[in-house]
Amino acid sequence: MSAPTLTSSARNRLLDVGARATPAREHVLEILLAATRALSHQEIEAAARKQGFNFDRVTLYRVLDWLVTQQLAHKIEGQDRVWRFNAITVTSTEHGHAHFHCTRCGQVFCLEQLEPSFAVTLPAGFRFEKAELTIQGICPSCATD
Amino acid sequence: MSAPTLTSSARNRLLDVGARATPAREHVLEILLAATRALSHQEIEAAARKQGFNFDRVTLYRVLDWLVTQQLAHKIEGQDRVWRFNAITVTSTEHGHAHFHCTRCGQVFCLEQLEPSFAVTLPAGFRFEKAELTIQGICPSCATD
DNA sequence: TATTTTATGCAACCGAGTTGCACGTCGACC
DNA sequence: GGTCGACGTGCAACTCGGTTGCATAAAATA
Ligand SMILES: [Mn+2]
Ligand SMILES: [Mn+2]
Ligand SMILES: [Zn+2]
Ligand SMILES: [Zn+2]
Repeated sequence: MSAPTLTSSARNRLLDVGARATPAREHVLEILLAATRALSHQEIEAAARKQGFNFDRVTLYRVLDWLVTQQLAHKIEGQDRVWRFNAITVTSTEHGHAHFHCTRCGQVFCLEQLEPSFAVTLPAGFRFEKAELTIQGICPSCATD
Repeated sequence: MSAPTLTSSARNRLLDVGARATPAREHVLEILLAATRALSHQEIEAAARKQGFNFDRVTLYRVLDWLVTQQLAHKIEGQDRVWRFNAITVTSTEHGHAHFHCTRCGQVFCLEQLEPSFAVTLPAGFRFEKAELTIQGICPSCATD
């Protein structure tokens, strides 16, 4: 049960966690691994349909939740009340959860490379668990229009 | 049309922006001003009902939106797909939008005092607009239980 | 007062996510 | 291989936060 590497396929990642590699799980994880940004439920559904794989909405929600509990994906909440998911790779496992939300097209990008260093001193009595930093702005493809 | 100060009443703030000071607006703004944290639609509705003032859900949504456009309140999105609002005071107008979300009771606190200084270098092509920093953890009242 | 503007109430709607339950499928065990 | 239990999937109905359209009420303006 070695840690999944960047090169391991969706199927191998699933087997690595000692779980059933069902078609739904494989397809979803593949889509997430291929994506360059965090994908919403709708985007994942569309991507799956485009490659001829179709399944129920609910199944997708359950697969995504399951991937999160297995630490194969992580889930972020956007400004638009929509959850987005991206696959966790060795380089992203411990990232500082900095995300970029394009205010024009709504796409969400994970900013894995930059470790967000923020200086926050909480008022007395507050116990820190984790921080989430979201940058809003215009994404490259929207900026060139 | 002077800038509203910390001591001005809800009514005065409304008149300051040259708007109708309707009962709904007054009550909602009063509730927001009295709160020590950001309030959800439900919390505001409950607070209003408790002081004998009742109105339609939709009216509340519209009043809150209006307060935001008038820069009398600001709106934040929590991890629970719920919007929360708090009154803008002179000290909070230009705050850096740092918020604390209690993972146990769900309450959201504005961390006005601390200017969240984060060093983020966006990848090429991304245009910065604003940053939002949310700290998750346990709030004082939950921590003592 | 009459006219126009703006706020409120009500009902129906929307979209993301959830729940319950029946059915299918897989793996384990005999 | 056949039987069983565990688990994954599909379907329908539901929840919940938030919106929209439209009729009515209440201010502002004249
Ligand atoms: Mn991420
Ligand atoms: Mn705030
Ligand atoms: Zn964009
Ligand atoms: Zn708490």
